[in-house]
Amino acid sequence: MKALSAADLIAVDTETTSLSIHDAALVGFSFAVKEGEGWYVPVSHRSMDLLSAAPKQIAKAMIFSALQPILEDASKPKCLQNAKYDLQILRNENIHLAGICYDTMLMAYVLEAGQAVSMDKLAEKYLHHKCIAYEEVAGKGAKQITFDLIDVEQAAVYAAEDAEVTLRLCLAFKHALGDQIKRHDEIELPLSLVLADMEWAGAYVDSTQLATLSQRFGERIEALEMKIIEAAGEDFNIRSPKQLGVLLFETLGLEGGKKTKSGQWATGQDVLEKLAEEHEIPNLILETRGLSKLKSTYTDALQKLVNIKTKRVHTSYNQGVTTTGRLSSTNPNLQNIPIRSEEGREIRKAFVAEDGNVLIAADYSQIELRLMAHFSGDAILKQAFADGLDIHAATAAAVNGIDLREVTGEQRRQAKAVNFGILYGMSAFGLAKQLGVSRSDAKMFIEAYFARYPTVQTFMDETLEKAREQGYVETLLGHRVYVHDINSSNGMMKAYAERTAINAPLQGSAADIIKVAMIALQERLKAEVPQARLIMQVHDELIVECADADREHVSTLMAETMQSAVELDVPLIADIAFGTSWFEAHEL
DNA sequence: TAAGTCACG
DNA sequence: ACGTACGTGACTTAT
Repeated sequence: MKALSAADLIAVDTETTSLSIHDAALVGFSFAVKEGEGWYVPVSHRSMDLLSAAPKQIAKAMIFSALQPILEDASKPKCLQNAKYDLQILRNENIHLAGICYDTMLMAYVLEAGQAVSMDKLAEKYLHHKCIAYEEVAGKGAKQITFDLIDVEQAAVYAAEDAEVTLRLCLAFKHALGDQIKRHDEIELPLSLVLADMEWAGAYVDSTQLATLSQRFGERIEALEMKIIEAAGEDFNIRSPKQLGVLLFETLGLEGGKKTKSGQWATGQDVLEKLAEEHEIPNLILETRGLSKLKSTYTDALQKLVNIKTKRVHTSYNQGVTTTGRLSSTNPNLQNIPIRSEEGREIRKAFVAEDGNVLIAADYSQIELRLMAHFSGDAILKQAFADGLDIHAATAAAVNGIDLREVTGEQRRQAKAVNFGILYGMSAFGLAKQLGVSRSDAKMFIEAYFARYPTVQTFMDETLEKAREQGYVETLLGHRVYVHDINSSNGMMKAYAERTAINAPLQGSAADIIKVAMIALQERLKAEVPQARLIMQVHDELIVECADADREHVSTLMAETMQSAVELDVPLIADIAFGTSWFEAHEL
């Protein structure tokens, strides 16, 4: 206690029984305040042998009364690896961790997005230190034991090392980051606290609805499978791409087969769609695959992830994996819940607000194209956004040299594909494939586009030039995306790096903007509508659950914070919708 | 654990 | 001749 009180920076780590926050029990704390030393405080270790007593530990109440004042003291600076996790573990214990100043995972991410950010990887790379592997103390696979069953002596060495390594990493990164520490301090770390609240709150899910859908999908899959086997004339595993390829291209002898890298027959969607003219099986397979996907990945899996205590699904947002600065979501992935197909969209009906509440969804309108207008400074593009035009129709009008009112549906569709292509650093090949036109036609579209938007071309050229010089490109708020292969002698790799260099500043700046908006929104919600809860983020969309009565207030708050997150040369617009379910809270 | 497939922005 | 639009995560099969 004396050492902790006197320290000017405390590395903190917790040991628990589960990675899933609401199921995890605290097992022990570890601390480090200077290099080469670490402590472990066992809290709730048990004995492997049910009959023998638990190992000797200080009473939990005594530990808490000593540690809580320090952990909750905002003036005592702390560093952690992935603070978002420990924060929630401690919240479970009614300890409200304060004074979080550094998160080594986020520091590593700011330093170089895309590098592995696990503590052991960072220790190897930056400290040349090999950490004790979790498996070494807990075992692995089916025989793995929970941390509370690990022998205290052994646990102490493992846990104390974690805190000590965190401290050393923190010092190393502080030095390495220089000015870049700002992104950690002002964006990533504050955001991680918002994400912790979102994960903690979870999304309420109607399991009954999911069960009904599962059953419905299951029946249809069974019927389809029987039909397929009958049409094939022999039994085979419909879910095996390998067996399916052999059946289609060898047994049935269908034409137009392609092989994958590994020499297996390709049976992807595009292949099967082409094959549909030749035989009835491909379409049946596509339908089965679609339904199986919905059932196994969504309706079945989501039910299993509903927490028994909270009746909600608590995703985990990963803040350290993407190169562009986006978040990702796991267990479950709430960022890829179906919407494009009608039957898939049904799944969103299971994401509901609790009684007396409503879901409000706000999504940025065309944020990446707006960023393109901003970065390129293109006058026509900027004017189109300033006038609040339908941007795809406006592009169609400009490229075809016609009036906005004369644009046909087909022209708009093509212009939309070109607009997306622009964001992805398109090639004629990619656009042709997307539009189903010849490569030369695609090339003409692209040329027509750049003839009307020469500054977009200039912006792209300058971006590539910068990438070649610095080896990285940058987003609006300074997130760096390294493009190592930009000067590669391998044409393919170089082309890929070039597309990344074009896309990353746009995708990444959009990610910057929504991060700033989330931090601002959370602050205002806390102050003005404390019961309202931000519960999901899907790259350009935020979802809040609030009381019916607060609907108007929260909607306004969301629009205001999202639209004013940064100032661009074009208006930043968020569209708002609400409903009892996520399905309803979407403008259709 | 890798490959194939497919869900999202 | 090859392989080709950016970024993710989950599930299934096969090894």
